[in-house]
Amino acid sequence: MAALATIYDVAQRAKVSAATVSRVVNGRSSVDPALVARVREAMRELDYRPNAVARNLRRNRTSLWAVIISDIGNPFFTTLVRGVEDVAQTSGYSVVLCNSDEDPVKEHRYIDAALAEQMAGVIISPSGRPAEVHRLLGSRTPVVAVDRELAGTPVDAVLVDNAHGAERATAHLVQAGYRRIGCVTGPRRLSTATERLRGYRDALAAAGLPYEEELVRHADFREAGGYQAMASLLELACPPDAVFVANNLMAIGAVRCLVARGVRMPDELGMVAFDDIPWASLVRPTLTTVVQPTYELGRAAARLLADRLADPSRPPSTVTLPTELRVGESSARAATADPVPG
Amino acid sequence: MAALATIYDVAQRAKVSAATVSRVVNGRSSVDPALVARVREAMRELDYRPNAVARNLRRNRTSLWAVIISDIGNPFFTTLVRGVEDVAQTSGYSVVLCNSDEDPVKEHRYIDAALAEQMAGVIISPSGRPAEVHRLLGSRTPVVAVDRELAGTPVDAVLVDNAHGAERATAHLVQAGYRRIGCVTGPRRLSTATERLRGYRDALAAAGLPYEEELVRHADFREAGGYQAMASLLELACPPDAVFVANNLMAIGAVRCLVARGVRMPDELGMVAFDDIPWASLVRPTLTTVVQPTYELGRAAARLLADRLADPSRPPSTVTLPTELRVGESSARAATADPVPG
DNA sequence: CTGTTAGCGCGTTCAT
DNA sequence: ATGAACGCGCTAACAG
Repeated sequence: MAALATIYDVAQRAKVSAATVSRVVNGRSSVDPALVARVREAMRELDYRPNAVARNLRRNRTSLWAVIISDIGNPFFTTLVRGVEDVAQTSGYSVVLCNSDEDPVKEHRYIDAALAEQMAGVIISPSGRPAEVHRLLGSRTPVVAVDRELAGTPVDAVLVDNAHGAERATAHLVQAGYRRIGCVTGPRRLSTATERLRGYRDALAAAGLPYEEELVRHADFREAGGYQAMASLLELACPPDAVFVANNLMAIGAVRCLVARGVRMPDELGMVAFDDIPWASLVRPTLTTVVQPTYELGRAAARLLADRLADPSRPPSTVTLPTELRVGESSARAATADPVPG
Repeated sequence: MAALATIYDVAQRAKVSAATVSRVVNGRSSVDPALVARVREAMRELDYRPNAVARNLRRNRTSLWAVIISDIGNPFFTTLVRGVEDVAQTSGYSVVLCNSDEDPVKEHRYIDAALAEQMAGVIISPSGRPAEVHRLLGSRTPVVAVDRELAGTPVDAVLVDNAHGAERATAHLVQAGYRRIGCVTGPRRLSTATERLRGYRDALAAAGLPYEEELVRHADFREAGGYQAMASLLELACPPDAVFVANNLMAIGAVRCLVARGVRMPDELGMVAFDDIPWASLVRPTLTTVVQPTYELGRAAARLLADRLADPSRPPSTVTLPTELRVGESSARAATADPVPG
């Protein structure tokens, strides 16, 4: 295979100027149909492929979206990415995925790359410090935050009703007859962690139950953290009789911990998780979960980004999607002292 | 924030030439320490960030690796990507992830993008047609195939001992006392599907059991396919008493099918799967699986790519990593007519 | 060791 | 409707 053909090679072969080839390639203005045909023919013959790098340099922008997610091992994010991709395709953009792994250093590096490569836009689940997103905004790179809120930062965002979902989850445990309900939530810097904790608190308050610090754990939103937090709750002098776990991977860790210690669900301990994993239905007992519209979150984020690219002056907007409580076996206590039927 | 500073802005401020700034930025040759200091100072003051697009154009290459995987919903691939990333970082490359979704059209599009953006190299789990990889090779873009073989294509590759792993898996079922063993494998165009099927055949032959076409299904390596294939096997006049399922997602689908129909593992049906999912240990009964060194596969692929970039004339090499049989409960038949203890 | 010059491939004026 | 000329920001030659 010969070296890559340039626009000049095509122009020469079609006996037109490079400008005309450029116009044909980009479908610009009106070019004589006969010339169009000649140019297309020459392009085919030379297997011409426009050099995107040169084009990007000239245009000062690319047709690439960076999607920076915080945990590629979490099905929540991979499903979300699918939603982004599907919309991006139809809008003429390509998606490049970056896994920050909840590591601020990696996040910083990927934002460097997005800036240096002049990415057209960025969809990000922020690690928690708004400074990183400000770097993007400062360079006039459109940004959409997903999953997590960035307080005080004027940026498009797509979220779910975290507090409300958590409240319903906790209220459901109360209804099922549990009375000493613990909570395993995420890092304090993440809005998903604090909002879900807030919902948990609100539900307790509404039920007239006390909020006890010793029943709350801040873990890392990962499996190992969920395992440890659960273990630590079980070691309490007076352990909880149920837990609300604020994300999917930690719930898996918590379940693993219960299995390891022989604690039976839902009788000895009830559980509700926020978000699930694709194969949750195979785990016994099946988990009661707050279901998120994950794929739709991705689509909504992509639409927001496309809209902003089309009109950069648009004021930032936040889209909040609803969650849904899906009741499984993990919160169905057999013998309940509660007057309200489960 | 002002518009992005260019190398000339820095040069002007530091009272040197643009070439000197370039040398400082790239750590090239020896520059007078005093000038280096002035340049660095100016860069800081102007918040200078090199324009990667311009650099790429000049150098005719980028420092980006495209990793094109065939199913972002499969933990196998996401774990593999982690391995790639970790090596890429240390080699000074950034990874952009592309999800072809086992769709030749998407794969084609991503290869277009990799070519157009002049990516430094590509790591790909090929959809099965060598033509796509040839496009890359033809443009002198270094390529490493992972997971799947590309017969007749001279390309670096990282694989596992598929046939051997499948053979051991099947032999294990025979040992456990199963006598009518079915197989759910993947699409015929993928080497992983055919190699694992071969291992299954070999094991049957070694055990003196007949190979029966009606016990073999070619599905799509996804959950739905596994479900359907399992359902179809169960509908046989004389259904199998065990199955070897050739990938993780299809195994999940198969298990789901068994649950739906009330078929009990391992007594009514034994199962061994090739590859697992991170949460397999929570599924009851636990699955017997052929474990792959997934993360290592990614690391090996990245090292191969880095090596080739360092020395493009190196002949293509294939790295084959070993698998390991991890025995779970799904293949432990209670009452066996077999003389060999399980 | 440093500066000057040229051009990577393309899109975009401005003429015609 | 078409083409000539310029420059996006950077780095590789070459001079000095």
